[in-house]
Amino acid sequence: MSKKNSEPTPKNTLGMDVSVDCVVFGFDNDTLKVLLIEQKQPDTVHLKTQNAVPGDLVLDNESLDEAAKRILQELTSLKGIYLKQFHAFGDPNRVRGLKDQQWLRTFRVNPERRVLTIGYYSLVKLSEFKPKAASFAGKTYWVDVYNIPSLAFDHNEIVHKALLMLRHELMADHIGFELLPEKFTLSQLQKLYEIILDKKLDKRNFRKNILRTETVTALEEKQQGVLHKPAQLFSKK
Amino acid sequence: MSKKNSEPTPKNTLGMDVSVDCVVFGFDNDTLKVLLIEQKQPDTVHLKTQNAVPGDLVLDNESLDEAAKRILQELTSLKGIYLKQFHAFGDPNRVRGLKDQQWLRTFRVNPERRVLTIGYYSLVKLSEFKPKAASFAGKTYWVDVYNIPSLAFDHNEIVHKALLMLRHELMADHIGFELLPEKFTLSQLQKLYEIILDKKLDKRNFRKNILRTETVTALEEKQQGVLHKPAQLFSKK
DNA sequence: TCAAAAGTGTTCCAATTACACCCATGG
DNA sequence: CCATGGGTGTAATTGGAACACTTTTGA
Repeated sequence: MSKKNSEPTPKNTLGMDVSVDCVVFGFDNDTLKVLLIEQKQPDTVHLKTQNAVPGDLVLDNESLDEAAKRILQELTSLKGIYLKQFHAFGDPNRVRGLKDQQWLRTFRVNPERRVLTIGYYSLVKLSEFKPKAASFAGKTYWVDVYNIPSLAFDHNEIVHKALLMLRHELMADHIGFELLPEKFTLSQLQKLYEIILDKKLDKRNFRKNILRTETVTALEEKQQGVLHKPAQLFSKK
Repeated sequence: MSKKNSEPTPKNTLGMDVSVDCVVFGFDNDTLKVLLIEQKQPDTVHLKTQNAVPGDLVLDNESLDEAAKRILQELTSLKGIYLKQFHAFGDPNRVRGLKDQQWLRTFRVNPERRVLTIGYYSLVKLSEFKPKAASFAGKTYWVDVYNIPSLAFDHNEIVHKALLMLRHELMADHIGFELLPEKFTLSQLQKLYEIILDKKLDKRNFRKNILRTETVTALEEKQQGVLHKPAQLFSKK
């Protein structure tokens, strides 16, 4: 717009790096968690470690969905995990912060190259999740989604937007059980909804609603070993 | 996944081209239209012309939203047009069709480079739309969204997904008036909804609903020069 | 006076909300 | 027998769906 045509328009002849970042949600019966990684460290020098959402460059011949699946499978051995693309983040300066420069210079073939990222979010059953060493990550850990530390790049914004999208989809498609074990009680499910939506729900109304949607089905089985009336167990239909 | 580590993982060291494609919707009181362009032609040889949705590579230092805005402004001089990012299309073979190879070899600095595109859709008031010559396009024209010819690349899929997203957002956010002139009647608005949603609506219920949402406001003005009872005019609130 | 679209209300049913007590179990 | 969470119903309100006739204008 502001360029005069004395200079040719700056076509992006260098290309861009394209990455996929996965906001992995997990639920521990009390808090909604997001999986963070420590950015991997060079073997030689020591960088100030930063936290980030797991992500990696998209490989040649790999679709975006495949890249997201790969990233998830490098972190755990789970299959069939819920994954959804939710937004592309393409600010030209999104990796230009001082805090991110050294890491890029260490790990990227072309550290000056612009990086576009496609955001996915993913729902995993925390009970079954066993972290694995991933090529792109150091240690991994879970943090409360309502208490996220300062992250690398624009990852705080990415997590925030993922949460908004998750709320939307929870209401529309009732995908909550993806975050719970195979067998769960309606109280667990309700608590999950309350924490994701960040508001209290009425027990009787919640049950009526969930049962009407027919996304879950009652098992012929009850909770065991609890110090109160054991609850009916449900699983996804 | 299937790679053994005898070969290094094929990192995308070439980078990708990143483009933005805009599905521009317009409404002519009868049909919902999509703006297509003829792919631009080289001055020398003559290619079989293909149709496509307007789009262009994202420039250096340009965000995705800015690129989408620029593409739209190169096609028309309208400002303040409704624009929304809706999906990233990243299949590694999305531009590998035979039909697209010659065009890429003619117009791209790196025709072999993988191209990722970010899909936007846009709502314009057809009444105010005056096409302009755009750097990336030959002729432009409008076609019925329910009768789209075969397009370049994966643009048929892009248009289809844009329509699904538009339907969603029309119901949720009542953005329909973005496709109508400043002043419109409720019958026009209803017809627009019917065509986008592809189903008939009840007149009385439609009016009750729209007025309850308070997204439109009645003007002190009526239709003129119609051969029936003139309708109340409305504008967006 | 006719044709054409504008405009308007009511009834019925389904969904949403608010609300409080008894029950089954383990310790 | 007590503490803990599990489990249940009803009434009031609100929103959605179905449905048909009268009005205003220009020709």
